[in-house]
Amino acid sequence: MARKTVNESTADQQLPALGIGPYLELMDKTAAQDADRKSSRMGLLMLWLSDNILDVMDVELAPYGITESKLDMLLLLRLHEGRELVTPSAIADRLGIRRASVTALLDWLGKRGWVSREQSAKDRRMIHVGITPEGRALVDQVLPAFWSTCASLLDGLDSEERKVFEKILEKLHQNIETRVGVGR
Amino acid sequence: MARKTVNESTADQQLPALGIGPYLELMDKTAAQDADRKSSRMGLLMLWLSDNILDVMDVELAPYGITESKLDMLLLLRLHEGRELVTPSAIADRLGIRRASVTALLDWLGKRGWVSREQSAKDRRMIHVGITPEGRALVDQVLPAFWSTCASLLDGLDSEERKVFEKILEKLHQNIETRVGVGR
DNA sequence: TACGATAGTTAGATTATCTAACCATTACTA
DNA sequence: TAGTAATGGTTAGATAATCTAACTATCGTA
Repeated sequence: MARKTVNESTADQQLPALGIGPYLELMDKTAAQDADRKSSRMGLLMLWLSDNILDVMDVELAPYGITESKLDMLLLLRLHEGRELVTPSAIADRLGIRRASVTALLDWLGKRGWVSREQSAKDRRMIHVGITPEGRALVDQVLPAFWSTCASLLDGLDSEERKVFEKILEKLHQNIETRVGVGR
Repeated sequence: MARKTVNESTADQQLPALGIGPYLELMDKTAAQDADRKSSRMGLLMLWLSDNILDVMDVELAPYGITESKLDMLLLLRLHEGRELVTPSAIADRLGIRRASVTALLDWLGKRGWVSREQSAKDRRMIHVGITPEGRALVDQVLPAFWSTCASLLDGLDSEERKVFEKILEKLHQNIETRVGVGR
């Protein structure tokens, strides 16, 4: 179920068709208590979905020449422009990556003219990071596709299902966010 | 929203607290049609969840010294042991990665004595890959934790919600699996 | 004023993939 | 059936995205 880049597939596979099926089967054979099976099954399904959703996103973003973490950075800057002053440290903290990684990311985005760095006058150790007009233009070009991809994940759900799903998502959101030691 | 390894966080951040909130806000400001907002919002939530679910999984697997793709490989072998003969090509196809990557993965797992390679008698180009008793033992040790982590993702949902959620998952599953050009 | 903390960068390592080229073997075809 | 093409697996080398540790400059403070 690992994430993968999209390869052209040639061989006619000898193994059973793809998908999550086999794993579900394996689960049926190995799950401990019978009571847990259903939820294990659903969890597995979620895991599988997660992999695939991120793959979908990668595919959608590829034409724009950026990856998810780069978009994250741009969104973050776009979000804060004209409000808070954004420093690399704050970005690192916010995105849950190391300062060194932020430097690398900013270098990459900067080389393309999408972000700017300016030394702070007050504290000359600090850098204020901003998004350039070109960067903003890129974001504004990417976002519609991004949102519609997000939305398209829900195709086929009727309005009742959507309503419940939304409530569920909020709960899961809680669930994950309060989980200790994960995400930071 | 990029995936990240788990870093110890020190700094008291200047930027608003983490989470998906800011992105939702950004979405509200930039989503095209108003009608799409709700679904964009949910899609975004799903994307965020996906990142985090995979992070959770990474954290759970870390103590066993394996990663998701390595577990995938072992599960695959475990699943087929005593049934189909499994070749590296088939694995590559099944997991959606390149043959070269399978070689690397098998080398890694083989060095630890968890998988075996044996040349086919029929077609001497082929290799039959198997899981060793040690490999099986590892899998059987990891799986309970794996399943319970899967299950724990659903904590807090009541039985009604679970029922609907299951139906929804199936639909999403369909949705993704029939999507062209993704996953393979 | 000197020492420790903080901000950002650099250098180098790691991991997980990929592509392209290669060798051995097998299948096909003229 | 000899010669060519395809297949299965490996190797070599590249790339991307992270990480840690060490470094430089600056700042706050005892």
